[in-house]
Amino acid sequence: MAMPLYQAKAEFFRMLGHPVRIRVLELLGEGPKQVRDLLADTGVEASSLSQQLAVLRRAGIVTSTREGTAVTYALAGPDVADLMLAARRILTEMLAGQAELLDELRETTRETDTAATRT
Amino acid sequence: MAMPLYQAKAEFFRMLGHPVRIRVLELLGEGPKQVRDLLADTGVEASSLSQQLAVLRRAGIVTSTREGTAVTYALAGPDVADLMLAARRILTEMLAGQAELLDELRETTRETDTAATRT
DNA sequence: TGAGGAATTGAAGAAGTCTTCAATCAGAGG
DNA sequence: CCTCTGATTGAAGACTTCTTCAATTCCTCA
Repeated sequence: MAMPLYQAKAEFFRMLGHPVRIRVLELLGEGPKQVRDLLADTGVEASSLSQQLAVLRRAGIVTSTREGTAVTYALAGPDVADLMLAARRILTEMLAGQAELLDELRETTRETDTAATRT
Repeated sequence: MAMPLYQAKAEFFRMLGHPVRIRVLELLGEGPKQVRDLLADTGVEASSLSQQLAVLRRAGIVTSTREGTAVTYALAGPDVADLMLAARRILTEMLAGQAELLDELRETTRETDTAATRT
């Protein structure tokens, strides 16, 4: 097993690095959902969604249960919901921070417009 | 600009999804570091490290300043350090959770060893 | 000015990930 | 049993990302 922690982390983040997977995790944050609902809410093609759900399942971050012909997905644990919250908070902060940075940049570049192509 | 938030998030996580980048961010969490130090601490090849640093720079999550012949990198803001802390905490929790799951699984599978190839 | 070290860049091939299509599985109901 | 619907799987091709090598930039010091 002996895998360095930073590699586990990298894999974990890579696992999160897809729009559909993020959306699904956020939707599941509201509570368990059937595949039909995820399909409707995300608007992606069925097989494409299934592929991404499989990725999440393999990562052990969601669970699926079948009830008759319908399959319900849920977050595997409370940690995952925490993670999604943390991610949202941090991302929003960071994007806000970047917006400010952009503003600053735009102001300061006026004087150096001609001189600096390198930033 | 109008990019959906979940896509921004996905890109952000994808940006984090590489062992060397994670390591660098964690090292920079301790404070600014020169490239020479990052090279020594990570043990990767110079040009490979540079490539990953470039990714982090493009994402605006680290900054670089040149002092003579040496280049120093630092986290672009306190949010990033927060993120790394959150990530460590969550990841450790999740891995712990998975270890427990694994234990449970091992116990419960004893009875069903022969029957179940599917998990 | 030129030799030399530190860091970055560019580009090519290998390796991995996404999307899509057809095929398959699992249950419900005629 | 057959077929229909919901969901999943497998596989091929397009597309990204990684690694590595050579080339380049930027600075220092003689």
